Amino acid sequence: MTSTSPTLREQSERLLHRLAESGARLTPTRAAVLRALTSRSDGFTVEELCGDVRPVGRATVFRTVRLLLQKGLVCKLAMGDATPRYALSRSGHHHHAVCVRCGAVDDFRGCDLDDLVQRVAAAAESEVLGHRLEVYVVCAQCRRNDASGSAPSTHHAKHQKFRAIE
Amino acid sequence: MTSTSPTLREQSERLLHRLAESGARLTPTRAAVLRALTSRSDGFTVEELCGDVRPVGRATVFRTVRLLLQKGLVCKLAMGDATPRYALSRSGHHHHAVCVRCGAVDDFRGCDLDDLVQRVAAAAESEVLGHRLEVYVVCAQCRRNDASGSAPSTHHAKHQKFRAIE
DNA sequence: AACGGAATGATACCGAGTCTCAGTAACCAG
DNA sequence: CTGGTTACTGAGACTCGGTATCATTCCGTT
Ligand SMILES: [Mn+2]
Ligand SMILES: [Mn+2]
Ligand SMILES: [Zn+2]
Ligand SMILES: [Zn+2]
Repeated sequence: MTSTSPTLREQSERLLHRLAESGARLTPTRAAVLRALTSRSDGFTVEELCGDVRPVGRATVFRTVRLLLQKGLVCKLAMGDATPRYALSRSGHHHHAVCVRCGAVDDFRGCDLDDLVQRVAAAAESEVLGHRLEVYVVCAQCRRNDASGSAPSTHHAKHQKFRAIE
Repeated sequence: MTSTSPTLREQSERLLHRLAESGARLTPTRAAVLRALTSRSDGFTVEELCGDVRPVGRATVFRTVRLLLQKGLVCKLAMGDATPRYALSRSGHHHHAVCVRCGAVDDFRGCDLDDLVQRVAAAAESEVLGHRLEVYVVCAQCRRNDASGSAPSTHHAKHQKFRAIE
């Protein structure tokens, strides 16, 4: 009912605490980055984040994102050739569907992928260390925009914002 | 039986022709790059290629690889954070298992992945444009090297050449 | 309050990849 | 073979995402 969604604030608080628990210091700068982060939960580049937390130095934003990545609190999306994007990490092993128009990220899991991966590895007598699956899509929202033929509002993207597909 | 393996020469010839057919000009430089390419079929960075074809300019090597990529003659491997690697493309849709020790690339295909991908997309009402799956492994060869011990440098600290896994 | 290590930010730097532009060389008429 | 059109080449400047340096600040503990 209030202006800003309380869940966002809560979410960044939680992340902040998880950082603190893991030995990192609890600074205003990090709080700011985390707040910006959570309000952009749909996927973002570091450069975009920099814009959101303006007085904070670029290097620091990069460092913070790296830290969050190491702690497993954000996911990195390879995005083919385009600049990498990041998204808040739901916990556990999962994969991503990324909209190449607007950058929205959708997590998914619970796939038979591990079986497949193991079969492949067995065939080659190699040991699996990990795998990565990314699905490139046009999201429901962007499809609707396409269909209605009108100019997208806050939803940028004329056509194909990210060159995620080779 | 001559000195150089005939298959490699044949292979680069074939690629050269496929380029010509698609309207590209047939130049000594490209022939050189393709020869280097085929003798490195296990995966390579552009920089490595540059070393192999030394008098050829760096920009040209990049351009050539880009061209081959567009024509679908080579595959690009994202490799997480490490610099992207390329490999000769077997035709058709497939995925890659990459050894994080030596960079060897193993193609595979014929997976139920498309079903999975479609299911995911349907759930989100989005349209699938494509997907990418990469499996990171220690290949059979590298495992043997590990096992045969006599590790001169004593580290079981598994020395990972590529930071492909986050 | 004081200390020590961690965090910050300005800036220099790095490395992959692209662009520019002038010169060169395939290819295709004629 | 010859000449013209156009693609290709290469040196080098440039872009841009990301990191290293280092002096300064400041968190957290004692
Ligand atoms: Mn995620
Ligand atoms: Mn391939
Ligand atoms: Zn979208
Ligand atoms: Zn290997």
